[in-house]
Amino acid sequence: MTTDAQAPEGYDPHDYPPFAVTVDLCIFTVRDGALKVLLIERADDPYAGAWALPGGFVDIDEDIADAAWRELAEETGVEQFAGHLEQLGTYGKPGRDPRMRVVSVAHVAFAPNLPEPTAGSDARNARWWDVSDLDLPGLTGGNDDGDGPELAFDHARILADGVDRVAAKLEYTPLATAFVAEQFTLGELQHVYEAVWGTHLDRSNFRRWVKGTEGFVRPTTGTERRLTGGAGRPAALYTAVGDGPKTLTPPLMRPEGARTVKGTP
Amino acid sequence: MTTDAQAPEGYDPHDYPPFAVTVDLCIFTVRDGALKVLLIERADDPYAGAWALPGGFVDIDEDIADAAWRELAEETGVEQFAGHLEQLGTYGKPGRDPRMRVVSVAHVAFAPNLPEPTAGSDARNARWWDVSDLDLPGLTGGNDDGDGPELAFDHARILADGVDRVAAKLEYTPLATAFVAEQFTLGELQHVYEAVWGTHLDRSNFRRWVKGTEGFVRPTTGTERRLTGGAGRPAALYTAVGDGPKTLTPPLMRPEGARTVKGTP
DNA sequence: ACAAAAGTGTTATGCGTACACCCATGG
DNA sequence: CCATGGGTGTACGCATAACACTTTTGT
Repeated sequence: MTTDAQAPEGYDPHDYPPFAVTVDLCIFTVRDGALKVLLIERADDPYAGAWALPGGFVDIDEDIADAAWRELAEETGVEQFAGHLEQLGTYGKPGRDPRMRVVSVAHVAFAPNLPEPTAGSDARNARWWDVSDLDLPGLTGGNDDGDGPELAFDHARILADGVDRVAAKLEYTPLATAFVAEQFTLGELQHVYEAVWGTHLDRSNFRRWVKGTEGFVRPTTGTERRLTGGAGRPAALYTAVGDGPKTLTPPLMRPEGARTVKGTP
Repeated sequence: MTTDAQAPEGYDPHDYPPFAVTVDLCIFTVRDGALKVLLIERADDPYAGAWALPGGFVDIDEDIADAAWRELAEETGVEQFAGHLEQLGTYGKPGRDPRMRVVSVAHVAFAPNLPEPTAGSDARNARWWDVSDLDLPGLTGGNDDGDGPELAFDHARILADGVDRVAAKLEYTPLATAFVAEQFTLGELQHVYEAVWGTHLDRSNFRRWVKGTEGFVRPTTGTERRLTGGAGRPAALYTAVGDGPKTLTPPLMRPEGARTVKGTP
């Protein structure tokens, strides 16, 4: 076989190997000072009882990105999603699904603090998992001690890559703002970095970097309103610059000991 | 539809939308001080006469990565490929191929200086194109003046993403060594950076960075043997550290004016 | 002798790091 | 009045950028 460039004229599409194409989603959020991911408990075989990334089939006339957005809305129950969604990579080893040949286009989503899973449309169980409670291959900062839940298919591999992607993206993009509300304090933004990287950052230097980086945040007139009591001076509120640049210069280098990146594609 | 997790037990695979899955390759090399990409002239409709990325169908029982390596060997005529191959992203808009629903998993390959295209296995025309002679969307440093060749399908979009990927990877990985021979001079290595980024680097500072970065290059005893005459002191030869790290610390920041990265996934 | 490219050294600027200190609020 | 978190300032050290200089070869 050569290339699609060379397909003969009078062909039948089914002469070519038929694949099923799915989208799988790593939906991340930051809550309670930790990076969380939304997983779904499988009801049926294969991998019944195991936890899996939410996802589903792509329709034959549907764009892949549209399918990912559709699944995201279905799983989170939110129609106006305020976060960020991007493609992660494609996983298509033969045998990864024992039933048929499936190629999965994985995505990562950065979600602001969402309510408890708004359980998916059907009866499955769904919940946020602390990423550090999962057994992910080749990731420092996780606990490979083997008492995490079983993950279905190759979803441990996908999720490890997804965590890597999120950690890397915070360095040189303004996407940390996708994890917080429309109005946020610089302390909240710093907590995002610390939760995702599993490190501590110097408050003063973080503030200087954020405020000195063009196209990242813009101050608002408002100030923090604290619902539950708690001491401390109320913080000023900021907003993400809407049409900001896609990359930040300079990037914020994460300190040694942060969650490892094996090789960021 | 929900997720593959929920597929019923007694199903027929053909009940699910059948996609054709292909791999497309951006095979880059550095020659004559410029970044080049291997393109193939299409013989048949659609896009007959247009230039396209090499690629082909994935077999139903074949790993996607294996298919990419297979196509790479076929197109370059090299069986022992010394460079680097990685997945770029997946492009699957309905209608991108007018004949059927095709999902293409694009890859980028970093190739050392290869002979003239060793023309593909069949009668098609194939050649290296200077990247700056192509009309790629959203890329600074190219010449969007519209006198480049017509590119088939969405290959201009894919190629733009591929150029971005290559430029970004040089910053924080040792993969620049994939563009040169097994033994190389630091001057040759610097030429790779300058060709890909379209900038000039300070020789002294580049040398200090390369030699001071752990796990990048290792000196050999040999010294440069110049085939064709040419003045100048013969350079010492270096080798890539085989089991070096996947990421370099610190990265080499490219100067302002280098080929733009819109958002490196 | 000259050109060309490799190799070495020097200096100043700027930025990241670390840390100290003040402000505002709740209990 | 004390604890807590927000906000600001500053001194130090090192990495980088810019540039000058020496060495080794071919013509």
